[in-house]
Parts: sequence; structure tokens; C-alpha cells
Amino acid sequence: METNPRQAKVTMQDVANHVGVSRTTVSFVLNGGTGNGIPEETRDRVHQAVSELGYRPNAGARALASKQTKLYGLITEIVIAPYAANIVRGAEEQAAREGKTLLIASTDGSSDADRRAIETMLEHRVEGLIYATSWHRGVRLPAVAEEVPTVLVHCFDEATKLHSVIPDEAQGGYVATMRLIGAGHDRIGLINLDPVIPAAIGRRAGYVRALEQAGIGLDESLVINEDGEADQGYRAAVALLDGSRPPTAIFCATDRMAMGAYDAIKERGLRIGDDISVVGFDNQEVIANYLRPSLTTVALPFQQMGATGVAMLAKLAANRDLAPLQRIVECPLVERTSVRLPVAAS
Amino acid sequence: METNPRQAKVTMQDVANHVGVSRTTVSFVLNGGTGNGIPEETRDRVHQAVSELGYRPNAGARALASKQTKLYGLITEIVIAPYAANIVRGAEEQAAREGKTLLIASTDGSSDADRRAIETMLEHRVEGLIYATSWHRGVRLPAVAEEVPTVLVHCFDEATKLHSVIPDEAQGGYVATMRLIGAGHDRIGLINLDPVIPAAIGRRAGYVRALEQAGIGLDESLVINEDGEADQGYRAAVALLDGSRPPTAIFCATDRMAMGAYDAIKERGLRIGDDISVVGFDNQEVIANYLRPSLTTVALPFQQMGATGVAMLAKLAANRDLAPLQRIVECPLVERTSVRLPVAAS
DNA sequence: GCGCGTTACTAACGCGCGTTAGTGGATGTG
DNA sequence: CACATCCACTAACGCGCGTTAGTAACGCGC
Repeated sequence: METNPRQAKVTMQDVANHVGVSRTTVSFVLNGGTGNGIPEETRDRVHQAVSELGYRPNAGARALASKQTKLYGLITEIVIAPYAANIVRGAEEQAAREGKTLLIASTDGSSDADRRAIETMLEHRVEGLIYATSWHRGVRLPAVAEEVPTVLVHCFDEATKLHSVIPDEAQGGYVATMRLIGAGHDRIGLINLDPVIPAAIGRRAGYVRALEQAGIGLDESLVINEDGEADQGYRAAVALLDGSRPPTAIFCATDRMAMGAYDAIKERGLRIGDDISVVGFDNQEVIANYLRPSLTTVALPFQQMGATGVAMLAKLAANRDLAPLQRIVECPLVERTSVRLPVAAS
Repeated sequence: METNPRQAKVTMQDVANHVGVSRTTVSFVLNGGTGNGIPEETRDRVHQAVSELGYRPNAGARALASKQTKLYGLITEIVIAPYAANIVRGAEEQAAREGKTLLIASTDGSSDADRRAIETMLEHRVEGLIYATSWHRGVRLPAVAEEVPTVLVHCFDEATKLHSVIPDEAQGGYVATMRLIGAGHDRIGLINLDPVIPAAIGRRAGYVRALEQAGIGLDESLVINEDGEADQGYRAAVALLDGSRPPTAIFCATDRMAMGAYDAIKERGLRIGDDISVVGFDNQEVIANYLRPSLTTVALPFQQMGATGVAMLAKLAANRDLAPLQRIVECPLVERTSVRLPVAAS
């Protein structure tokens, strides 16, 4: 196991010479299964030479000869929005399972940066491409992406030609609202996002469905749309709490808005998880975990989406011209302490 | 500029045939400068054929022939601690400037995951390695890393054999404290981290130096060590505020602890940025930006450290056996609104 | 007409490896 | 003893490209 510190790279031929066989034999031992008629003893000698010399296959040469790089490309704006980094994690893990290596590049989302990143990946002959965004939206990839199987993660193709993996926003909104209903609330505020984006549409739909199912009438005065940031959550919460018939629970479409809502609530002397309940969305750890009390919220299944994306890509690469399909991944509720316990009488 | 959607890959030979010259000529046109005696007209025809056929050089083949991959490897636990993702961003930008591509892999920090990641990079024949951590500490890389130039970012080699880029924690602690002194404070609490880790040592050193320089005596009762999380920041702030002679300003060694301190301060009816000032450390955007009032804090220069790491690597790769050197990068103060304005009378 | 320097290319090798088609020897079969 | 099988291997090609050494054609001076 001598690791041959910084010398000329040892090749397969070196191993062959060392053992006294041909390079072909070494190749068979290292790649072929037990199928080739090579006796155990020779195999052992080869393996020993490999570790003695510190031989390491050259991925580039191997790719050239075998015509498969075992590379998948992952392009993402994650670096800009780090909280979605688990997409990368999930993708990497799944790639490892498939025996692939991920080539990761970041983009600022501009189509120019996208194109350059894709170009680089294609030069490296990736066998497939994953494009992941930090927020759920429609995208349109540069034409070059069509040269290779592509899967979108946390976004979808506006031309609906590409496969994609997206979160089930509606189900997320539903479980969040149901959690509050289950705790005995029947006046539940919704601080939502800009109502044209997919996240807002879905989360609201889930909210509405939960209310309906519980036989609670939808009160539009309890729904406020904002842009997702903390100070807007604060403003919206103030509006709700200072209204004529304030809610006893608030579902915030982002944890950041929940953070702002917390301030408004505390200012009014109310105790969260007691006098009033709050549920967030995003499971942004730094916020949800460290708010006082910690925030019950709905998680975007980043890791799972990343893994699913890679798995889909593997299928797609094996069988091109598969009809574009959209995989929807569930958003689990993450229980913490901002929702009061269910009580007998509301 | 037809992009040849998913057909057999076009090679340099195809371009040559299309133009009616040899492959060598094409290679000269694409790689060589204007040095080779190839007339403008031929060059044009080659370039046109390239874009007509959608030719794209094969990075693997090119690496094989030229014996340089132009790949740098970046190994990081960033995915675990996304707030440090700017290291990746800085590294990528600098790599692009150097004409290199980054091969990124994540690790959970276990030496086993490290080794596997490094192994993969070496198979791809990276020309150098960057190892970045999410928190400032000493590390010990697996022996395989010695086969290739390596630079550590946000960490240092316990055996002091490897180059590294680390943040100037002491200077960071200094500017933070100076900012508070400049605002007229002379009783300044420090909620620090576990005093054995580099971040805590440095930040405290900076704090002490600033006090000394201002002629303020160090009061150990104003210094509390905790583990960095919000609830501990809360506890520590309570202890400080409820003491006999409470501070009028608090320097928190993490933004998360500042977040907890905010709660303690607000509970006591004090107004941050007015009755009392707070400075954090880390510039963790989700927190610092959205706390109310927003948090003045010290930033870890992740992006710059990433870029510096790559730049050092480039130098190192050009000139191996350079004495291991340690580059220290300044931590800038990020001004927000949690420090009161300087007043005439303290 | 001959030697010589340019100009504009090309033939051919090798990078490290996967893979196909074979080869020489040992063993079994009739 | 001729012949077919297996066993254990090897020669050789080609993947796409960079690069070195060389060549053919042309113009120029003498």
C-alpha cells in the first residue's frame, strides 16, 4: 500500500511488467468479473502489484476507451441560496449508488452562465445533466442542453419537454394547516407568498383544502400575500393580530416570514405555542431550530429531490425518448414547539 | 451554429474532412496561436466547420494527449454547513480565471469519506486539491493527499506541511469590539465560543487588544463561554444582563448566539441599537439580515478565502516544493443597525 | 538550372486504457 | 495418435487528441 508520493504516474503497463503478465491480463483482472479464465493466483499477484505500486486507473483514458465517462453534471444556483444545498447532497449520494461521479457547477441563473456551465459539462462528456434551482419555478434551458438527457430539480420546463422533480407544495400546505386544525384552531391566518409563483399557489391550495375538509369556511381577510422576507412577515402578522377578529394560529409560507411574525406576536405579549400557534414552511434550520420557541414547519425535501433526480436521470440515460414525466415529492411536517397541544375545548 | 442534437459525437477528424484539411491542421487552428503558418482563410473555414458541425473538444482525450487535465479538486463539508457555500463560489470564480475546472465533492468530514473523495479526484488526475471546512480548525488529511499539491481553506494542517488560508479571527474580534468602543461603550460583554477552538481564541484576543488599546480594563465577569447556539446565547445574555453591573454592549462570537441574546434583551424591555448594542460574528445572512433590528456583525471572508485558495494552488502547482505558507484573510465588519450611534456623552 | 528559405500543410506516434481476435500448451476423447 | 476442448494468456486495434518531424510547392537570388 505504498502510495508512491508524487512520482511519475504509474500505468497499467507498469503493473503488468511488475507481475510479469501482459497489460491485457491486468485489465481483465481489474475490470472483468471472474468470467475470464484467470486463476485466483494471478489475480492476487495483480492486486498486490496494484497496491504496491499505488496504481490508480486514469479516469480520462478509461472514458476514452470505454466510451462512457460515468459522469453526471449538476448545475445549480445553490451557492447563491445555500439552504437548498441538500439537493447536492442527495444527488451525490444517489450518484455514488449508481457508480457515477458528479461534476458540479454553479450558476447565477443567467442563461449565459447556464450555457457556459453546460458547455463545460458537455466537453467532459457527461452522460446526463441535472439542473437544480433554489426556488420552485419554471425555467427554460439553453438549447445545448438537448444534446444530453436532462432532469430538472425543484423547477420545471416551461416548454414541458424535460423531466422534472418538484415538491408537493399543496400537500405541504395541507399538512401544515391540518396540524393547526388538529390542535383545535379554527381561525387560521395564512401569510403567503406572491400568489403567482408555484409555491404560493400550491401552499394556498393545500390550506384551502384542509379548511374545507374540516368544514371551516375560508375567510379571505385572514390571507395576506407578501414577498417572503422577515419584515414582511412582521407587517402581515401585525395586520392579522390587530384586526377585529384575530386568528389563533398562523401558517407562514416561509420560515423567514414566521421569524417576523414571531416578533409581532411577542410584542403583543402573546406566547407562541400557547396563546397562539405558528407553522412555517422551508425548514430553514438556522431559523426554525433557533427561534424561541423552535418553529414547527414543513420541509422542502431537498435531499430526496436531489436523489430522485439522479435516479430519474439514470433511467433516462438508459432509455432515451422516454416521455417527459414529472415526479412530485412529498413535503414532510417537521414537528417542533410552536404549535400548542391539542386541547379538549378550543 | 447547428447544435447537432444527440447524434454520434463529432470529432476533430470530422471537422477536418468537412474542411478538406488534415486533422493536424484543425488542431493547430483550435489550439495553437497564430504562430503556425496557417493563413487566415483556412482558419476561418475551420472555425466555420466547427460551428456548423457543433464540434466540441473531448476534454478526456485532450487531457490524455496533453497530459494536463486542467482540473482542480475541491473537497468540502459545505453541504453540511451551507452558510460557508461562498467558499465554493470564490473558488469557482478564481478557477475560471485560471482556466481550470473544479471537480467538487462533499464529505461529512470523516477521514473515510475524505479518502474516497480524494481517491476519485486522483483518478480524474486533478492537478491540485483544495480542502475546505465549515469551521476553522486543524485537520489531518489522509496520506493520499500528498500525491498532489494541496491547499487547505478555513482550516490548517496539524502537521503544518500543507498550505492554508484562514480567516483573521483576531482582527475580526478587534474590529467588532472597536466598533462598540467607537459608539461610546466601555462595558462590553463577550459571549464567546468554547475557548479552545481557534475561532474563540482569536476573537477573544481581538477583543482584549481593542479594550487595551482603548484603555479599558478587562473584566472577566463580562466574558462568558458557550457553544455557539441560540439558546446558549440567550442564557449567557441573561447572566450578563441580570448581573450587578450589566454591560451596555455585547459582542457575540456567533450570529446564532446573538439571536438568542436578542430575545433576552427584548424580554427585559431594552431596545437594541439604542439602550444596548450588539455585534455578532459570521454574517450568517438569514439571521443577521432578518433579525429586528438587523445585526451588525463580522463576516468570515468565505468567497475571498475560496478564491485565494485556488490562486495559491495555481502557484503551488507551478512550483512544487514551495515552503508551506499560511495566508490570513481579513474579516470585514458588516454594518447594520444593532449598534447605537456614537454619542457625545457615554 | 540549382540551392535555399518560406509557406502550408500532413503522416505518424503516443497518451492509458477496453476489447476483440487470436495463440500456444495442456488435457480429454475416440 | 489425431483431434477437439479448454485454459491462460497476449497482440493489436482504436478511442480523440497534442505534437514532432517531415514534405511538397513555390518564390527568389545567382
